[in-house]
Amino acid sequence: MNITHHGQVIEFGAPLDGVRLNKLSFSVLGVLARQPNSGYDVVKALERLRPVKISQVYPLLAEMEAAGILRAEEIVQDGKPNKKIYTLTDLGHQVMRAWIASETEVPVIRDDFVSKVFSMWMSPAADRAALIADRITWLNSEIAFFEARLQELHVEFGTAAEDPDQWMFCRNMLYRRRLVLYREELLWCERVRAELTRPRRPNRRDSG
Amino acid sequence: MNITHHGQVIEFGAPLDGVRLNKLSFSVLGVLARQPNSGYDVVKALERLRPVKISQVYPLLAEMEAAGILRAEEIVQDGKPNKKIYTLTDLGHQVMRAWIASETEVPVIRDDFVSKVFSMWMSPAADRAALIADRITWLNSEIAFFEARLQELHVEFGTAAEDPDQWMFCRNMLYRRRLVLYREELLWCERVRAELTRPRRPNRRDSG
DNA sequence: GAATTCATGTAAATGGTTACATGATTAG
DNA sequence: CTAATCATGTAACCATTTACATGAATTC
Repeated sequence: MNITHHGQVIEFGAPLDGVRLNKLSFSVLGVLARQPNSGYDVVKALERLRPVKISQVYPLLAEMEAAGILRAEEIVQDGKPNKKIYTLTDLGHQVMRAWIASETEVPVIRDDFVSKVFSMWMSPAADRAALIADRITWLNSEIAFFEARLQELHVEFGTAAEDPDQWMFCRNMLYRRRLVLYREELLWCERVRAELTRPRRPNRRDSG
Repeated sequence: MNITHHGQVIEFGAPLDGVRLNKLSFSVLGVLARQPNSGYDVVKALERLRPVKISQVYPLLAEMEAAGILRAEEIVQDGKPNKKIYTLTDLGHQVMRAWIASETEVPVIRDDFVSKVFSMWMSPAADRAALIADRITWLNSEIAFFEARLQELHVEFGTAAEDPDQWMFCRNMLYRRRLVLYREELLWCERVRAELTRPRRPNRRDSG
């Protein structure tokens, strides 16, 4: 009768019992809501949004199909393995809308870089500089990637990317979000770099 | 002879065999490098940087002590349970410096809010607005929190927070990082909100 | 009186990655 | 000739959370 989701219970009129939907489920359903797809292609679509290993997705899809959230259709191919195309059912759409309306948990961000910055005072100055320099390189490559994707989006979809009722709008907003956040972190990195190299009274670690 | 860390191997001269240090280990060591502490207090110190449950930390500390990375001292207390204070050994310091100098993995950010924005085109306009409004509220509270912490840091440590050889500098930089990123996301939210409410040609979903 | 704090730990369950198995096609 | 792509899946392992156990002192 309901779907439990991390303690909170999402209620439905439809008959489905004790299906446990984890956070990943909703990302997978979010991809399939845009366009019916195979498990393999769902993982590719999630590459930048929510990286996941294919081995985790297959059992999830099977469970959601059994629960009536997804419908599967087997496509026979030659030269390639057959594939299963999954589509959201009406219940699947209900589940998604209920999830979006539910309380959003605070994000938990585990960034190795941030953990290293936390402890970089212990390292020699050269290692600190390298840590920041590598991040700057990575940020620049990410910015270039998402700038290109944003361009493609506008070329491919035009004004549809400005309509909140279409998924292109969401992609548009999330690309922009990445870009503004990455650019801001880049500025922060430059500032840290400046503070690291600012002349100070010499001490034990500043030998080079 | 070495420590394996997610495939890559960090080499040492010291004799320690096959100790598996996961990413969490380095966050824990990072806290203990600043000041010797109990497991309980380490978890509190990591609350905002890298949230972790205490039950995961106790076995980790025991392993690292057995490996010679940490040294433990039992403190007898009355009225309260006894506690163990852990301190980094020389090897522990070596391990940390080697980790900071090693390749940094790209961050994996799993943010429920971002996943919801990805699929909000499926939801009614009111739910979309609420999603963004709640994020704005949360961001404002985070900004207030870190502004206060940054103030405290400067009052408590003064110019030490500008010296890259001291841990206060790292805390200073990471507070600033949070603030600039949160403020930028706030601006992004305001922009999304504007785009969501911008008048458009009416269609099936725009009934209220 | 109930919940929270202090403080350590174990056991069970869930989330996520790595390794294995299969097999044709294509790109380097 | 090796690796990657397409495509699905299972089994084993590691990472993380939740639940349980203990118990005094303090706060609501």
